[in-house]
Amino acid sequence: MRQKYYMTTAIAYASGKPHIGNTYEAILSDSIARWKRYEGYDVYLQTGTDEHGQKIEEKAKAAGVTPKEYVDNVAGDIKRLWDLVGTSYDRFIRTTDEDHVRQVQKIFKYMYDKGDIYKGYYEGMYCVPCESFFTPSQLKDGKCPDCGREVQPAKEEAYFFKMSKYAPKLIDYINTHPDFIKPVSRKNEMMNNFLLPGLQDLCVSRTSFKWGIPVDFDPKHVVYVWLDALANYITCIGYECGGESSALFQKLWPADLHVIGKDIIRFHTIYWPIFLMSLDLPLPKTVFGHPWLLQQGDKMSKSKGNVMYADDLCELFGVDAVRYYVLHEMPYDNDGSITWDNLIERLNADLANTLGNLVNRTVAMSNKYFGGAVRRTGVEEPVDAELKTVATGALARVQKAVDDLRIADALSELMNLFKRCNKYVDETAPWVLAKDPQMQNRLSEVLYNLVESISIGANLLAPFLPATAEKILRQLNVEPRAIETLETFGLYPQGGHVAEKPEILFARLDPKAVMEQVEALQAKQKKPEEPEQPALPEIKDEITYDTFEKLDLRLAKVVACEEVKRSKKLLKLTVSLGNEERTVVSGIKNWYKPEDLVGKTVVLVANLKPVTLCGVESHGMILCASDPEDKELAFVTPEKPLTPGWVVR
RNA sequence: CGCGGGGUGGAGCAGUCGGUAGCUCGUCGGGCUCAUAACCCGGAGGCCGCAGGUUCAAGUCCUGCCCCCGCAACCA
Repeated sequence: MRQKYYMTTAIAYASGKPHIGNTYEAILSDSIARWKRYEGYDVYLQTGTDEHGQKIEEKAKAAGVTPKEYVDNVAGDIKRLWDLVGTSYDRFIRTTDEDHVRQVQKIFKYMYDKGDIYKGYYEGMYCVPCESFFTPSQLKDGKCPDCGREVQPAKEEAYFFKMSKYAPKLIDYINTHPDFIKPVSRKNEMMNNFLLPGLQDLCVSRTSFKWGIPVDFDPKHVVYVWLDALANYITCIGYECGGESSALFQKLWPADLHVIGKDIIRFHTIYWPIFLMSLDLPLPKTVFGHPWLLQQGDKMSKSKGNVMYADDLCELFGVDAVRYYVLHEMPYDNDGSITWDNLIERLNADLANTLGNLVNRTVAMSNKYFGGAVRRTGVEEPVDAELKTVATGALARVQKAVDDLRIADALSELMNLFKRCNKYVDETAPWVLAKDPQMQNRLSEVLYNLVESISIGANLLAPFLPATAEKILRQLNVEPRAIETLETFGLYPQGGHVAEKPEILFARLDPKAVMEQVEALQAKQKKPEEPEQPALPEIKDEITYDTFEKLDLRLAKVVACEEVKRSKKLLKLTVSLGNEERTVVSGIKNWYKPEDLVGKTVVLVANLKPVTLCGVESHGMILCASDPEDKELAFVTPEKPLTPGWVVR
């Protein structure tokens, strides 16, 4: 029986259309899955969408639809993109799927009954109209960061998970299973930052919003989204909490590989294993936190109209080109980057020039010299040996790279093989052989070696660029080969015929022409987003003069100013109010240098309760005006020199 | 001294156990003509962030410092 291999992507959060960086994970996982299948594993690839949570509830409300309608739409988008790039998943789960919901409720109950989840109180500042809790640090001006209204200290009933109970066991597991967290650098991060300092119990229920899985025995609570989301890895394959799980589950669990983004490693290497321990289930073998694909220079943002989406990219370049780029440009533990220039350059250099042209010239020569017939004659030369070594050694090198989850290296290995083929063409100069009737057999052997090498390369390429591999094999007119035959040189059928006419695999891209298309695309993308941009905040609720009168605004002269060390935004100002001096901290480092401020007269909120920011006590607040995005900011100063201390009203 | 990542030819990156600093693109020159102006070969271009230290030997190990990027914390 074939050995099983269960792997998953993280499920995508269904709050909006995923950009190419998100789609990368699906492509990466798919490539690994296809490779493992090729190696002979019985692979099950799981992906899907995470559809609950406050953010989605809010987005749906803003869009004027129900949360379910909202996520149906987005999940459709995500699935479409995953399908487009060729993700060969076995199940696309949605956390709103009925079987998932039911199991999550059972799991919650099970943990509760076991005593791992207990009811407690979540303490914080509560905003009644918003029905939201905030920690003191989340507050804005001591008020609700959402609506700006007063908050009050409050306790909310909530369920907590006893993380600490399992922490020692987890630490031990991580230490004894070096493959559990990859890359290892992440392991240290988890240990040093979270596990060793001591785990806090985790709040695993919410009452502040409704869009989630209700706790069935206490329905005003919904299950914390992460407990909900993580459980998908077992619910999707038929885990039955407290009962008989499906045969599929028994076969597949524990997972062999979770492919996730580096930002959610904490959830997958701390909370998830602990939840599993609570359920008495074995832990996954490997959690791979892959880096991010970033767009350089400019951050991707909708308002700039420069977000790259998989569907646009595929339309411009083709699915395999996109797959190639993201797989190849992603280093193992550093973030990769994607830019239009790099994209075009990479595709031209590797796919069009090295690979496409190689296939093209080989097929063309076979036709030109032998009417397409490929025959091995045994007329060998020393120069053949190296080509054969590279071709037959490729499997082992690619295999090693994939085992190490270094997919970029695997592709580089394949490119090296194709480059070696191009070099071989040069070394053997078939067009010279063609002129010499004595050399016909040698020429035939040379072309055979090329066809065979390319054929080996194409088989190895298939998991990464399935459509391209298929096209190559079709041009060479051979069936895909079993993986174990790839270390044997000379299995291309004797006397086979290649296609009559070479087909262009990847056309060379003209940077100028592509950029024109890109600009058209960006213009299209930008348009509907336009109204979002200026959006001044609405005028706040009406207040009475009494309220206004409570403010004590004073003119203050800056007498000294310095940066607050260790802070990014803060300046520490010493201001004079005429009869007193005080220290005020202000978050304006981005706009002013300390020396610019000394001598200026500004407006100070003089009776604001002091707070400590980055270790410095601030007695008041300086009035500034800024645009909605805080790009520009300026002080409010008196129109002619006035005496510090005077009242502003 | 909050946590972490990083500074290597013009650009993007690799560099494991310390042992001649490599790859892709670009650039310059040459070769070739089967092929998608492609392919092959060669050259130029590096105080490997700075300063110390260990060593026969340091991009690599140790110490200090500078700069950049995430996250965290604060824009009272």
